[in-house]
Amino acid sequence: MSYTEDAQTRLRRAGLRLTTPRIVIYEYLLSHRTHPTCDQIYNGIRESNPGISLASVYNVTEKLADEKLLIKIVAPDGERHYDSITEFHGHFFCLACKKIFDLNCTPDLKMEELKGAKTTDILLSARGYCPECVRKGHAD
Amino acid sequence: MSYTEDAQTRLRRAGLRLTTPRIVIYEYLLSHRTHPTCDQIYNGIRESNPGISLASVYNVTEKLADEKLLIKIVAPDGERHYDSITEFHGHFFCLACKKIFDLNCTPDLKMEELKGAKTTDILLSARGYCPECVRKGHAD
DNA sequence: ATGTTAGTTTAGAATTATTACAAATTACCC
DNA sequence: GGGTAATTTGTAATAATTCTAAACTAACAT
Repeated sequence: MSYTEDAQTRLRRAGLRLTTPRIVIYEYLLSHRTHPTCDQIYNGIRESNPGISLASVYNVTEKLADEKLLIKIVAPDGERHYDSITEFHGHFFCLACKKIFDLNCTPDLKMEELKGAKTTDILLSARGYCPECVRKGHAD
Repeated sequence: MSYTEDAQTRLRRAGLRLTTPRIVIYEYLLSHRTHPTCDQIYNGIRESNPGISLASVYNVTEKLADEKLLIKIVAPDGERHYDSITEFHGHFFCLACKKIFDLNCTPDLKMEELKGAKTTDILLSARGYCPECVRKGHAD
């Protein structure tokens, strides 16, 4: 019977101090699987927590990513997004509706040329038009 | 007997006007497989072509990428790099020496969840420590 | 409970990368 | 060679992220 831990439990287990910005931002990311940017997180928590600064969103997300509680994903256009699902998966970025979709794929790097390298993380991003946007004729 | 076309031929074939910035920048990218950023290209051509502006490097690389003469690759830290090899391949970014290595892999997106989507391009980036840096003890 | 302290947050300034703009220039077609 | 639309240039503007120093606070020890 598995039980999804809440933000506070996860933070505590990672040995992090429980501060309001960390709890609020992490809870936001755990409950919104939209892969938001720092700015989007900031705007998403603003009404309920006007005291949390944008700088803290940057600080907290970076810290949580360092501690592997989040992953940072970089879109093909360079925007940085955060995701609370830390197991490897790819992402599909729709050029029309701008939504980001998870891809349940496993990467095969074929690193024969780089024998002996030590890989820390992998980013797999595809870009294009999602099925709904294709249907609506938004693909070109 | 295949013969690698020069920058001018490729530009002409793509229907682009032959301008000095385009020729110089494209030649630079064809002969330097270091995956440079716009700023690195600008500094690389500066001595020989002091008249070419940084704005032109941005304009030209974007235009050539639109015309599929180059690909734009986004590093896991968000930096934008350009590569004159346009066939799909992945990249490995060494965290220690900052070099970028090509990976001859093919992606397998497993897009069952996104049946009907139209994919325009794929970015596969791994991060870690290259064999030489591992050997030198730069990995952590 | 209270004090101490190191870690964290805040607001704003600074930095950096990229884009926008308008004037000057230039490649290409005739 | 001349006309014209595309391109380049230099600079200004924008946007995203990082830096900084002062204020605050969670966690621990008392």
